[in-house]
Amino acid sequence: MPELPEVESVRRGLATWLTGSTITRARVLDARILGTTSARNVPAERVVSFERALAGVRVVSVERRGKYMWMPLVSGGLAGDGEAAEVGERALAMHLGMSGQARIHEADNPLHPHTRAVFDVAGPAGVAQLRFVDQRIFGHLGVERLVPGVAGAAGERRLVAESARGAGLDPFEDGFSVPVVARAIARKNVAIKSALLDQRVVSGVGNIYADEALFEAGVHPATRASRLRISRIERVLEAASDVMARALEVGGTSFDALYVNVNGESGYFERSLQVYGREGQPCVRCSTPITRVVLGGRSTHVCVKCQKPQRLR
DNA sequence: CAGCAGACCTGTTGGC
DNA sequence: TGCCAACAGGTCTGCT
Repeated sequence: MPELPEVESVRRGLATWLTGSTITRARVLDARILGTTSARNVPAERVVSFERALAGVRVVSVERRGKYMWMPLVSGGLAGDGEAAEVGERALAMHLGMSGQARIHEADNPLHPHTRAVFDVAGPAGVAQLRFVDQRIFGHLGVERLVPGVAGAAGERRLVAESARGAGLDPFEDGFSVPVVARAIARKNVAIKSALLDQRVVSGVGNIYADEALFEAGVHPATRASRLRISRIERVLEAASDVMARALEVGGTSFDALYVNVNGESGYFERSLQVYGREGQPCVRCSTPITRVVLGGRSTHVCVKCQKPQRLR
């Protein structure tokens, strides 16, 4: 569900509430949230060690690369810190998947039935509760080591949570280079849309913003990346960056209550979408009805007049 | 290694 | 009203 603008909206909210705060207690209500979509069997010891690892730690910051978030941790100064050697080497990792929400509540608020984990936090602003709510459980939580991520354009590597190790830089990061990424995409023998969705190449772009970027750049989603001119791919990347920046300004895209920020508020970018979810409606440029096709197993929205198969290399 | 299909979940919506 | 199929913003694994 959430793509870069939505995750960044959540990250900002979490940063406001959690930076410098101490997690006084962590509780896992559904162990599957600690697994992955393909490794659902989470042993009870993992739940115990997750909860134990977080009790009493302090949140240093809230970081993000693409759709991956993580919070570097330090020992919160509780007694008996025999694990001082690990201070600063671990983070609470959080991925929202398709339906994950991070919500800040007062502790006595009723729990939503899809709440999978609850964190009591205490900070300068008082006490509150961070709740991870996830209807479909495609999201993920974990205490992970911090490791060097992929190298940016200048070769520098930021420390990232282990699950984000393979994610490429996102378009909002320092060091993201449109020409470098465009050349990487040009080497791929897949539909340009599939390349945009490959988080190893550029992270943060999901199904909505891929369709929007390709419309804005006038490129048909099924065009093989390897056959497009580099300048065309660069234009697609710039469009992706632009559309995601505009979406972030209005809090992201919400179709329903499944995407909300930490305060439960929806974003307003849905009204600005030009093709996504507009099957059968007139193209904003030429009035041709928008068509929906399936590409790489994902719904894909295209104006066949504005997005002709491209002039090729 | 690259590319693709399928699996992982729960809920909503639309057609008959 | 009921039932069933299709669909949903993502990622991981295992197979060619």
